[in-house]
Amino acid sequence: MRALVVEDDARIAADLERALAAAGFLVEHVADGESAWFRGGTENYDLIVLDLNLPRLDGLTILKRWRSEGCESPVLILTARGAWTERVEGIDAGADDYLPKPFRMEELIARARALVRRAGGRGTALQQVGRLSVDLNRMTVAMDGVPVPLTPLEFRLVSYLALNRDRTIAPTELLEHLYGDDDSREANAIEAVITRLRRKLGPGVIGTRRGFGYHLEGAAPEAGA
Amino acid sequence: MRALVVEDDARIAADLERALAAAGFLVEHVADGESAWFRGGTENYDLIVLDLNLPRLDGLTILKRWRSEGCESPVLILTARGAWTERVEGIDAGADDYLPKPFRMEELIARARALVRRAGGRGTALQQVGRLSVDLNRMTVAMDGVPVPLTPLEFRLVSYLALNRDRTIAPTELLEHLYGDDDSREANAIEAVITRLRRKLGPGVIGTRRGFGYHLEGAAPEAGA
DNA sequence: CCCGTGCTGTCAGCAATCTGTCAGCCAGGG
DNA sequence: CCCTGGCTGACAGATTGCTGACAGCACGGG
Repeated sequence: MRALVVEDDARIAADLERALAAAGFLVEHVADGESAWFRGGTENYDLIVLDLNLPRLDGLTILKRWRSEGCESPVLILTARGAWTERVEGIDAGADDYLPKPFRMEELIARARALVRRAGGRGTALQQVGRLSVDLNRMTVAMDGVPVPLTPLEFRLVSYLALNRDRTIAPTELLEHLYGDDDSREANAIEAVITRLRRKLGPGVIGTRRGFGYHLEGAAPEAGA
Repeated sequence: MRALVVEDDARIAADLERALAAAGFLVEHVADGESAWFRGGTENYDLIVLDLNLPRLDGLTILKRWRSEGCESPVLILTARGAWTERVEGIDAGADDYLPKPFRMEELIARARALVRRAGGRGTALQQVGRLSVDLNRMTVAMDGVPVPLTPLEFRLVSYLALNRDRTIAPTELLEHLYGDDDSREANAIEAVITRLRRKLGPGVIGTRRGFGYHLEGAAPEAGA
């Protein structure tokens, strides 16, 4: 899961980064409105945390621009306490949730996770796909109820597949969502992780559509499998 | 265990702090309603002791706001003797227990402990996890019934793990619950305590999920063991 | 008031694990 | 039958966690 944090207060930003990272997100951070607009419009995020008070360019404006540009990432806005109107405007502008400042990190994480799941059209933290189950809160994976130990990277990969079970995911997309802008990696890195995952999960779990990408077996797109 | 004391009477506050600290809590203290609201809404506490008579902002109001913001920490309110209505209102507002003033410290401690345990979904003061048992009242720990002497910090760490046995706890979370806002410590401090604990408890008690965190062996999340 | 003791954080070196790359192999499609 | 894309085992650098040693600090005794 790739997340963008748009926040100018360095301390809050650091806290956000730490908490989201601990929750399994790959976090990127920008501090001013212009970079935010650019990044959000250019890259694909699974979640954007947006502070409304920003230097250079107002948060609401950015959000509207993103939406008009076709950016569909779920956006969680941070509003000033009691700024009622801001919330309404935020929702109008296309925010998916809001959280008044100050807030508890725990709560932000909970909402962030909920947003990501909802964006995938799925509500629960426990994702079931065929014999495979992925617990996004505990960050555990099991086959037929038997726990399978995964490394952080492997876990991020399966959970991404689980949350997007109805599509076939191109390797380039995985690259992007697992590593962010750090494009210093070959596409082959994904293949390596897939191999290791298959070894741990057994056959018949992760399918390949030659030329397109990967998907979880037992979900929709068996079409050309 | 991290506790917040909201109390304006300096003398009572000092007593509370001392007693709770002696009972193994990491105590933070605020004296007026506004700071209380802020702290409680921002930080994660395992227990909040809330006096209802407060300057600047009434205790009940604060409690209601916390609850509406999604704060789920157990709250123990201190009411004036015989203030019947206050108790009812308190429970309505989301308090978990109340104690009429004046009270004996022993009783407060007992109730505080009970609240913390209940919040973890566990009723008993004696936590059993595998060969390990943690007595939250006596603040003692035993392996196979044999007492193991622990330092205060070590005890706080194991009891936190015991009360959250069904999850894997990230080092950052431990940092937060063992030291509060005092973030002047390196993540390595946790590793040091873990090492010392393992030396005392023996192997096979505290497990590591590399990249995720720590957990007690013999509990649920073996997935990454 | 000084000293000793125990507690705890930091540091530095070590060990284990993770992960990206490479090179060769395999399989499917045309 | 060849070619391309994908798979895989081996290797090496990078990360992460572990541990022993040391030092600062608080506390209690004399």
